[in-house]
Amino acid sequence: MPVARPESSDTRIIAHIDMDCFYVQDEVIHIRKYLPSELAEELMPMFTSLHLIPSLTLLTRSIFFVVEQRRQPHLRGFPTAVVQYNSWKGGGLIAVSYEARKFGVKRSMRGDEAKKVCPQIQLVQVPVARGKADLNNYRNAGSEVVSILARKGRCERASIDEVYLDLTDAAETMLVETPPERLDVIDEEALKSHVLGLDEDGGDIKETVRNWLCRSDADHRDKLLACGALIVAELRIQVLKETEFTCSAGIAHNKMLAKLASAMNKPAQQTVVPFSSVKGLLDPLPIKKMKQLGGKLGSSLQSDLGVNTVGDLLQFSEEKLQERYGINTGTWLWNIARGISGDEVEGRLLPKSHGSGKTFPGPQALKTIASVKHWLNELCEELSERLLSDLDQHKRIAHTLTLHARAYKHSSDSESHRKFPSKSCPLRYGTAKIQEDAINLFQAGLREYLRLYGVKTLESQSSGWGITGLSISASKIVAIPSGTCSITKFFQTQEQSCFSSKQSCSMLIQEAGPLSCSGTEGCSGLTLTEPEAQFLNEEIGIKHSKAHDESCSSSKQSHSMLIQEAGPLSPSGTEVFSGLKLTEPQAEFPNAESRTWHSKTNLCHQEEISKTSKEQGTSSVTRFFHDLYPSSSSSKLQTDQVEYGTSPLPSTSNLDRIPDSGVEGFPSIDHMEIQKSFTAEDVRIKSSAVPSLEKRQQRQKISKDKGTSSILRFFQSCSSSSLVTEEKSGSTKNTEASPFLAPEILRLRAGFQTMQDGIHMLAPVEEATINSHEQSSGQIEQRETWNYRIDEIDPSVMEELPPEIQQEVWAWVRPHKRAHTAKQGSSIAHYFLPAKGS
DNA sequence: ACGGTTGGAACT
DNA sequence: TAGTTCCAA
Repeated sequence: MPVARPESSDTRIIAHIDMDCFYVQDEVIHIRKYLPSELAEELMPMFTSLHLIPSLTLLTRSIFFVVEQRRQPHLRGFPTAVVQYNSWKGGGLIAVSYEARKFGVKRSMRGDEAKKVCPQIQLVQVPVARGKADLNNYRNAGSEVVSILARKGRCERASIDEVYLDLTDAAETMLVETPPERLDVIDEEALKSHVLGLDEDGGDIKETVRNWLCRSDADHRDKLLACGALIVAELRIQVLKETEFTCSAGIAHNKMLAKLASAMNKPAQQTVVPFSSVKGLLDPLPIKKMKQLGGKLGSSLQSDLGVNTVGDLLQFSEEKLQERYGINTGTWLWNIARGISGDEVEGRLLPKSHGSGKTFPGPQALKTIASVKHWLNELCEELSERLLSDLDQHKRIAHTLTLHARAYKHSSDSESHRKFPSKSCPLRYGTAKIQEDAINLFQAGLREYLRLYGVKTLESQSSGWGITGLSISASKIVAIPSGTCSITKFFQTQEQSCFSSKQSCSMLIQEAGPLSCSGTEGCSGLTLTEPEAQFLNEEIGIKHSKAHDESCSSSKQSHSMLIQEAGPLSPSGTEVFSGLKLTEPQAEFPNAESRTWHSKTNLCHQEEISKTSKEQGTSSVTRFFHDLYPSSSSSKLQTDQVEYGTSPLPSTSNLDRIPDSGVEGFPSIDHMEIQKSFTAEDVRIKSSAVPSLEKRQQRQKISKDKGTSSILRFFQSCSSSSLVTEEKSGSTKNTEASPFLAPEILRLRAGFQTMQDGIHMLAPVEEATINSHEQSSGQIEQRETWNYRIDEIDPSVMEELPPEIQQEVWAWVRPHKRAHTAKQGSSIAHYFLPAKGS
């Protein structure tokens, strides 16, 4: 419950922007991608105005249909809805166009019911991938909008289709520089604003609104609101122009009021809440309409206190409310009843977590471990893909993996429903690892579930239980600190991987018990168990822990910094959010670099990535793998393996390998992780100096350019003993001269020595504290300051690396060249693609 | 025995 | 912290 700011003199200007019928609209946009551009140009306005949303499969028919519509304009306003999984009773509606709503079509109807109520309704299906709904279209569409809205002020992405803006600064600036009263023309869209409390029944509404907007004798707050309304109108037009989405907005003095207002006039309209109208708005408002009060709390207010409208709340003292609902909620209730809310606009354009889930209602409930594994693998695959995408585009790493499930258990006696415990563990990157961990989490949960229930079970066959819902999610996503470099991140990842493996291992060994199919497989990605490797890990662990703590403790700060500092760093502030703009050198740079570490990538990684690359042509990570393994093994292989319970990773536990692995621990590092780290880093570095381009232009460029990368050149020069100081295309405004590695390596070597002498290892900070191992704090401080880049490594450093690594690096120096093949879309997409070649 | 999928956050 | 619960779109 957000803490309310006590003062009621809130002069902030907050906007809430809500995209109209978002899913429906996005189908329109979706279609646009597959239309010849000229035709799209001509048809899209009609699509938009009609809310007509032909799905891909209906495309041809719909084009004809639309042409018909053009000849008979009176047919416009076609009712439409989006459904998912239409096989059963026509699928569930998740979005309904405004036209269809007039027929009484409602969300959470089945497609068949909608047809009954409104026979002519057009039903469109949500895309399905991996047997589940795929919302990526909608996420991306939402991102498009956010990138536009974020131009005018602090922006918080509140959901897939909602945004809060803090326009206080923009409005104040405008009031000083170009107050509405001095404007010759007021934007038509702004004139269509609804201003609460303004009499709209009068003659010329627009004139009334114009007068209100331009009143020179207005309250200062109203003037600011007027500015906000103008800004928002402009933004909404911009959104429409650039994305063809319409949206509705509320402009008020706080989030709560703005949110309320945005819903008052839909679609494609905006509503202003002057301070003087707040009471009139709230008092008669049903309590359940308020955000946060739509659920149990609202019900409690109704049934326990007899509060049916917000106005009814006014009679209760703050103390009374606190006594009833606790100090926080009570205060909050007291405030919101008076229109007071200090809830701040957060300045966050990116989600804090990613999840992928599916329900298996009723008869579809999963009854075997094998089927659970299958679906978990699908879910994890999607999650992993999105995590890679996040890393690639935003340099963020998730740290926690959580599994949720819903289960039923029917047996002779009553209880048919029990809570399935959610389980979480540290997240390791790599699809196979996520899948492993997820399955282990599930089995730990299942064991607990059944144990608490008191059931003896057969191995993998259900004895009365069924899984009705599975979801896997990744959270604790933190941005990679910008000061760190690729090498650091490599070790960080190792540290993370190793650490998490240990943790999950111990946990799973303890808890998974007889149900565990894969046993200690959860550790199979664990590699740096060698003494020297461990030393490296722990060295880095110090830095890592520190960085982690910092970014955790000030996550808000770092977010806003990330966003706001993007200005100086990158020419367009929206870049941070809208995806990094890659330029030619970037496009191949990460690829080349990653080859170093990837030469021994195991099959499952190849498979995993090549699969992703089919769908994500714009990701540098996936592009790289696609380049490397254009004809790698089919995805079926891994799926089958997993389904039969065979891990794609070596089944031997790394714990077992410890004694005899020697330096060989090193080569089995997770190449995936390294590769990604580097890619993200490089993208960051390079992108910071690049002027923003149209996304489509970027993609074209990316696919074209295959030059020699700077890192590659560096290593080449290494091999010929000539040291190259790398110029970062002038973009890295990194001021501190980055030291070469030699000193660090010396320390590492010293570390090996020390370790071999049997002296205690340095442990990661938190552990060190707990265990109170002896350690030199001076040493720690030194190491914390490490900062270097992969391409600044002194060649002599190579000799310090374990032989296996050296071998890999040298092998990599000979670049694999691959014939360029343009990425092809699906056949249907290809068919509709403009023939204009580029 | 279901609206489904996703995300955020408070509380313990 | 991990896990649960609630809320919302």
